[in-house]
Amino acid sequence: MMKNKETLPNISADCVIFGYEEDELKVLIRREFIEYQGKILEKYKLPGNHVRYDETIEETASRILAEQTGVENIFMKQFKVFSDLDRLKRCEADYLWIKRNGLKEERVITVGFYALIKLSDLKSTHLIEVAKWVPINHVHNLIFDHQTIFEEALKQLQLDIENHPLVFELLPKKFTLTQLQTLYELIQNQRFDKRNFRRKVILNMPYIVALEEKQEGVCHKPAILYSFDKRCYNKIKREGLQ
Amino acid sequence: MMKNKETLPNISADCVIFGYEEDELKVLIRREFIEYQGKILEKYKLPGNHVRYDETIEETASRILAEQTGVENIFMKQFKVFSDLDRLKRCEADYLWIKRNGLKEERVITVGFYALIKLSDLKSTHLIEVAKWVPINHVHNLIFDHQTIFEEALKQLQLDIENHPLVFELLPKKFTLTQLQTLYELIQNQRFDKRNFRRKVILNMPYIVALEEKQEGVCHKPAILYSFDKRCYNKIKREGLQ
DNA sequence: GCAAAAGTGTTCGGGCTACACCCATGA
DNA sequence: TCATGGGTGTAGCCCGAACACTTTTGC
Repeated sequence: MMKNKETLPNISADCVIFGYEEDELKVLIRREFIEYQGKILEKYKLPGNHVRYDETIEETASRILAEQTGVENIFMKQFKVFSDLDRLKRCEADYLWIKRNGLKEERVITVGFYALIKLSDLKSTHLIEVAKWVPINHVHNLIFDHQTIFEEALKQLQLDIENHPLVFELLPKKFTLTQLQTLYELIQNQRFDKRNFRRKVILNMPYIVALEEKQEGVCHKPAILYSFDKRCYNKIKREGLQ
Repeated sequence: MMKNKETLPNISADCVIFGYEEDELKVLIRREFIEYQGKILEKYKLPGNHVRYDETIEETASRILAEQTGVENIFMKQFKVFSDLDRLKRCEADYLWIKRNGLKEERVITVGFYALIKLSDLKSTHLIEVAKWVPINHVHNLIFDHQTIFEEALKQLQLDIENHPLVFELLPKKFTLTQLQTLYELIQNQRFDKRNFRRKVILNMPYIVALEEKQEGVCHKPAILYSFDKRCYNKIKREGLQ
């Protein structure tokens, strides 16, 4: 949160980082201890930072993502600018806290990004202690306007998922069709018929290719593993199906 | 373009204003004369301005729209932030010109908005002399990164039009189904079958209501006029069709 | 052998596409 | 009366929705 001569005074980026794990869609939030009226409040915020003079806003977001997760080249997309005059002052405790922590400018306009990460790739050693993956239904009362930013990010993800191959940014490299279906169901918040879902995958998504490999160590019929063929996807996107 | 103490130093808004007129989709651009190497160049830019300390970025955009068109409450949407380090320096002539005209900060990050206006409502007296409505196919070589901003705006409009009743922001209050179809065709850059188009309107868009009124003064069978019932649209959006 | 999830076909109805002619008006 | 765009119906196909049982594994 600290600013210095190297950052633009009025602009920041905030990241809503989504991950998929244990059949849940989760978001990364950071704990902060806020002193207010003699008490210590535990609050959570989205990872964010100010924009440096020598970087684009996308580079700011990449930097935040790398700092938080230890992973580079994470998928991300800017989705909205938040510029309410009172966005840092909605709650007095939050405002006093940030002011004590080096806020020099009253006006900070922030660019919201959402990012998608394969939690399977994440080495837990990289996870910073104060950061926490929380199921999307359990994200409440974030600091400043971060609750709004989070909700808008989720809305945008729900829209974008329809037309872009975003699920593969969240799934491990090898996944089962049930994992794929569950992820769609979580994001779109609705259930699908298993047989219809699989038919659609086979007919319309030939870029989801079956591997010669199966699940191991499960106490039921092991599922075939699939992977996403990006080259094939791009070809179909350019030339259409058939 | 001038900045002063009342504006944030590094943030601006730029507006891509679309209008529909004479069966063409047009954009408002402003002429600027740029002196470079002893010559006067005629260049065009998108209307834009810096953000004031006492306004949100949306209010900045509204202010730009009102200044340019004389109309308030125009539909608009922010669609992307442009923050390339060299966005003002892509062309030397542009950069020297803006520097002479009071650029104090090298870094200006801009928020792109697109706006939709009913040209039928526009009193021509309000149109500023240097502003010009140009068919989208004739927009070329805008100043700075404005060509990119324009192209991204058009892409976003093409996406948004599928799920939102945006065409009615461009059409006059009373319109014919042919006008409606032509506008869709222009924006999506494809042709539709007249009978199928009309059937779809009648079945799926009951919020497009026929008036008791017809075209006048045309030398062919006069078309029935329709209008958009926003109340009905909202109801259907909430409760679904039927 | 039992619990648990994987995997697999068919039927039906609604929606999309393709397509050609008559009508009302102004000049 | 002619030129111009307005307005209308049908048939075939494809796609999405609904629905239940057998298979394979670990324990």
